Amino acid sequence: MTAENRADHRPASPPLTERQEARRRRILNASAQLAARGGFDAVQMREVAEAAGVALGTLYRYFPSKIHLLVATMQDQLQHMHTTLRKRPPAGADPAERVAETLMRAFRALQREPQLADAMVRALTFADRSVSPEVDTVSRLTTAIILDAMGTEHPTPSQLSAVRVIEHTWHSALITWLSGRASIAQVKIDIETVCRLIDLTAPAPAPEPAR
Amino acid sequence: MTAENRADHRPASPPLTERQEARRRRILNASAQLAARGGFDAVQMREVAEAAGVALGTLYRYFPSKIHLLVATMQDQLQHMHTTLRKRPPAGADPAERVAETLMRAFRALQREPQLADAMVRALTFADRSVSPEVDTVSRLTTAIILDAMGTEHPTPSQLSAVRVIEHTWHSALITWLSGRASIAQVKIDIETVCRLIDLTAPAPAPEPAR
DNA sequence: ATCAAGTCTGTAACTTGTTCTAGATTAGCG
DNA sequence: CGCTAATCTAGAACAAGTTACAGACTTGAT
Repeated sequence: MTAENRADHRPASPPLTERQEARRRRILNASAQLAARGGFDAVQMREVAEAAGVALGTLYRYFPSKIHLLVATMQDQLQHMHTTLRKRPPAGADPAERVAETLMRAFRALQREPQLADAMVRALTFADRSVSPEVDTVSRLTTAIILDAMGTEHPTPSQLSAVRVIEHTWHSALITWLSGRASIAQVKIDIETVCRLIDLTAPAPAPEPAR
Repeated sequence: MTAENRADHRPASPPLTERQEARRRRILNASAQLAARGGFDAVQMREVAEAAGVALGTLYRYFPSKIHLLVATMQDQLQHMHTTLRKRPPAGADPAERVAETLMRAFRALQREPQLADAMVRALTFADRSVSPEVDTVSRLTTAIILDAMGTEHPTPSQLSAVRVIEHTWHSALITWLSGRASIAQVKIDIETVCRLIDLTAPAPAPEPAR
């Protein structure tokens, strides 16, 4: 929320007219809708273009690849989620609990549209260097959500590392669940497990006799 | 190393003749070689087939998709690594150190062939349900490597969860490094951070007054 | 209102993963 | 050896992501 608005999610290079904004939105909606139906494979560029009412070439002008499109779709969804989560902040007593609660809430949201989750997460981890900026934006959004839940304004490097590890676990656990190799219960356990790292890296303010 | 040899890496359905074994090996070598050159994209099925001296249809009979092929390639490489690692076990005093050391050793090995690593890891995380058994085998191999480093014979559920989280972090950190979004130093820090979970889940044998 | 530059459309072509087919080869067996 | 089923080969064909291009439409500036 500070000055890092530069790469927020619109490169801002050309300001985009109203019609263009509308096209972009139609594309993202079409993408999300197709993804929600049949997952990654169902998001076919020709179909997205048709559903959004734009030509294939235009679709590619807005999103230079299917991966870019799906990562942008994820950005979009994450933004929704972030505002939704802010409305009812987690109630846990300590940061670890609150983060686990937040992530599980997000997880439940994803469970409602598993195919969409599949498409987005697969795209995210499959993205190569050419999508780095966009993936980074998603990562920053996720970090913001986690830090929000922690209630930490100025995280230490060690806390940031813990947050990164939590994100790693979050993505990877999601994938194992989506591909049917882990149960929901297992994901829950893993998230709770990794969240313990937060206590471990807390900057020992005053109470809590650790070791 | 016990009785779970059943799904080791050969489905054992038809025992495979010598020539077939040789074909399979040629294919895996070709795959690894092409991957080492140009990463995921350079592993093109027609090229693999040609390099291995088999027809395209045959390649598909052995590995039903590019993802299957690359995941099998990873199995293969992991097996090498496992035996290599066993020759010189990690020297650290406590389990967390040893695991971190082992993973960093593996990481350095991957750094020597970053393109190969890219191809294998991308395939692994992109794999869908149809590849679950193979991905699971890779996962079991990784677990075995980590448990070896821990020196833990009979892990508790809580320890297994920690190991899963470590694997999640390992894969995901690898991806962020491969796509240029994290430095080697950051990967190191994240691995060391997540390895602290091992101490946290140790079954408190006698010393260590926690809380 | 007019012109130039930039966008958008429709469509075809190209690439690479995947499938299919017809005809050779090979393996196992009597 | 000679037969049969399975396997392998070569090559065409198909699918979906991506690129290319000619012509129509918008936009912004004069």
